[in-house]
Amino acid sequence: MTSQVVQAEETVHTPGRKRDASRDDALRQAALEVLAEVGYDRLTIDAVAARAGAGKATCYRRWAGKAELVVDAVGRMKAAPVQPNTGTLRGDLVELTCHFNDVDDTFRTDVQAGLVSGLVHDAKLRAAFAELFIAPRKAVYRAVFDRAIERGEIAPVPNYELLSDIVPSMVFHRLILTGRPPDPAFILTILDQIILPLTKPCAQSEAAPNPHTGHTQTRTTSS
Amino acid sequence: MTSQVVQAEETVHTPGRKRDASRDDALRQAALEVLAEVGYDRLTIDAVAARAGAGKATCYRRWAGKAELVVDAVGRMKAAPVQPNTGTLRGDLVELTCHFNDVDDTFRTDVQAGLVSGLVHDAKLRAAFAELFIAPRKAVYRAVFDRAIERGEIAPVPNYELLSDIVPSMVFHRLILTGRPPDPAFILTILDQIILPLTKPCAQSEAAPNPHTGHTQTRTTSS
DNA sequence: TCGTATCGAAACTAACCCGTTTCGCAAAAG
DNA sequence: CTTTTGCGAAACGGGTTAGTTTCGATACGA
Repeated sequence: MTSQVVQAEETVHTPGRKRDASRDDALRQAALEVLAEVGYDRLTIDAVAARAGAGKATCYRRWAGKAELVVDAVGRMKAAPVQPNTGTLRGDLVELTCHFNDVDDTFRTDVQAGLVSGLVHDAKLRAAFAELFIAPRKAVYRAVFDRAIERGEIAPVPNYELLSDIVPSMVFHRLILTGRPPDPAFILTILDQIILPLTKPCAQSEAAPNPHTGHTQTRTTSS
Repeated sequence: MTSQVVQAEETVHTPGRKRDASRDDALRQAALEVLAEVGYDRLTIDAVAARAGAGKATCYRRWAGKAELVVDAVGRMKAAPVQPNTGTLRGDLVELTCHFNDVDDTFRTDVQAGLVSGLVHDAKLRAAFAELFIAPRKAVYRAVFDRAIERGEIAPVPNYELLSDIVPSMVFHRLILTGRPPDPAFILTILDQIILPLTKPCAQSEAAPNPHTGHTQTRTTSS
């Protein structure tokens, strides 16, 4: 799993000019920009190389093709880590949710939207996306909920995974279907009318018998 | 707004062979099938015409291009109307939600997924999609909630629009990001752990003052 | 019967993109 | 200096697509 780009392991004699590391970054950055502007399907290597002021050969010397380049570029586009600690669950959630939904980072939003056209077809891209955007989010959400539980602010939440998927899902849905980017008002509405009410003990699922499948719903199979 | 395809208004003398109306349907159906299989971006007029057993000229005589054909085809793909009346809110919601999320209509699901790659770029397509998939859903959800309120089963729900967007958003999110199609277990989990708990009076939003924007959240600006 | 418009099929132009290759130059190592 | 590799730029061959046009056959009206 730690396998990186194939690099000559042995430090054999390496004659010739060294690779310019700045070209890697320029190409990755250009890839992200083109991705944000035209989307994955319409992204071309020519466009990326041209924007980076590089030749296509330079690009193909580093990545096998479009998919590898984009996955690498997106994979390194790490967001600034967050560990909100406002003292209240709501405060933490507001900070967290606005952060993870890129309310003030339109570039990340555009990259995300641009990736969509590729996600449907490319399982590799889907995996990279999930690992980059979904996994870290889930971990931080869990920490925030756990802290609120420790404080005694809320009762234990068995389905924090489900809860932490609500906002991203609805923001994503709105972005794709209406073109409207994430905005704080929308996010706060979801937090105050959905997420926070669900943390109150009286709203906890009463594990009602399921007349459709015949068994009781207990665990969630969220993404 | 009622303007249809440009058709000779005057019933002038029309010599020559009449257009075969069956070709329209064949092309629209073929377009939907190709759309479901390869997605909007990779859909080509050649493929559609070939599948319909028609010539490209026949297609271009009817629609100006890919966008017009797909919008028309999708726009006519009406789902069977539903008016669930099981006597309980949960029963109605289960029927409704499974129906609108195409749990047993994989073709509609595939069309929906295929459209995604085009939605990001094409506002026209986005509008058609919203009108076809979102608007009818919203209306039926409203009716179901209203009926439950009349029965006295739940207290008035001010935010049924928001509630009716939760399941589709999460199903959509999961479909795009993990490739997993809608399944009843996932939908029932959302219903029982999110939607239904939120209809209980104690879970209603207490209209908390909003420290972020400074005003109170009252209305939702959902899609 | 004659003119016209449709049909499916195929050819065609023009554009685009991918991945490779070539070219002239720059840099690093021997 | 020579060799080897990286660099930007450009060109190339092969493939795909859009949209148009042509062709022979067919259907409809006058």
